Amino acid sequence: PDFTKPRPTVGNVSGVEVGDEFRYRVELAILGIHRPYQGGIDSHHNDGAFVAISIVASGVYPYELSSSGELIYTGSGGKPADKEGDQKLERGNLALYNCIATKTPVRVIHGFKRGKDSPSTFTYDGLYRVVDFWTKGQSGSMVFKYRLQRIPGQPKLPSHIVKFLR
Amino acid sequence: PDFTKPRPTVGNVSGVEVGDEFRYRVELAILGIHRPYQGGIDSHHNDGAFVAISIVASGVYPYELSSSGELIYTGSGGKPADKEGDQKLERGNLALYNCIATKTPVRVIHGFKRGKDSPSTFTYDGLYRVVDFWTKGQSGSMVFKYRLQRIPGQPKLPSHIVKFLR
DNA sequence: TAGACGTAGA
DNA sequence: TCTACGTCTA
Repeated sequence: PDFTKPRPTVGNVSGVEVGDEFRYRVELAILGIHRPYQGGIDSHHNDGAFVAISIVASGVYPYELSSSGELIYTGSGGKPADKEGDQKLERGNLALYNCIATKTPVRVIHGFKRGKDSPSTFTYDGLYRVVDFWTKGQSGSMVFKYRLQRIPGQPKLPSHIVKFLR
Repeated sequence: PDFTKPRPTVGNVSGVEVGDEFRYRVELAILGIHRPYQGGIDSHHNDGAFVAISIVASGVYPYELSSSGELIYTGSGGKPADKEGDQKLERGNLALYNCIATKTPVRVIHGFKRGKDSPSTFTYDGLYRVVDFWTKGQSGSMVFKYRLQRIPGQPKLPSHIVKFLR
């Protein structure tokens, strides 16, 4: 296999199962689970459409995950904490938006710490569908919000992981 | 050996020889050759003195290397190209300065590209002594300059590497 | 060429 | 808490 440059993949990555845990972002990149080294949204042109294929939620931006499998994810850019301007519907944000109309499944990875001084790890949470999109905040600090719904029929995440999700 | 957290080492690192080449900065960090993932100056408190133990010269900041083994290295911070303020004599800059009085040997690593589209690699150049220090530029864009002299008796760097140094 | 939910050490 | 001569893809 070519580990030097993984192909952008829609859907599950061969050999990677729900609950698989990794220590570094670069591992996700090497395996093609999520290629950006820092970015939260991986995207590519798939069949003529520019879509997102995976996202990482590690708490840098606020997000919400409910036990029903609903995930509210915040768009990229604009640095909400710093209020450095509005987010723009481009790059990853646009790609994730385009997943709604194209019904493209998105891999979701959670980054979290098991304990206060533990290092971050990244856990594969499975495939989600982007079902809704809206903006939040006033002009000058506007961010995008995406509602994702976990696709049914996948293994559940271990409860000890859900417990630690921020 | 403990690969998880290399001890700060003054002088040569066991098993690493002049001319050894590496692909990624993280390799230098793992082996304890140069621990910072991005920073150009590695420092630590050695025997009561805060000193530098290694530097990376990869061309982000200007530097000069002469065939006589003299290296002019630019301090860190202030982002000279952007002129974002004066460099400060703190952190790595201070540590490198303290090497003059303490005569602490400093490991030098060169980062360069073999070809235009080749990836950067990092080559261990051996031990240098910091022999001089001055400032350059007007207030508001002032940077530090360090003159280092290669310690005699070490293997020469391959000429094909010297050729590519920027 | 610029952006990005990284990493580790001071 | 902040910095840092990284590293990749779009």
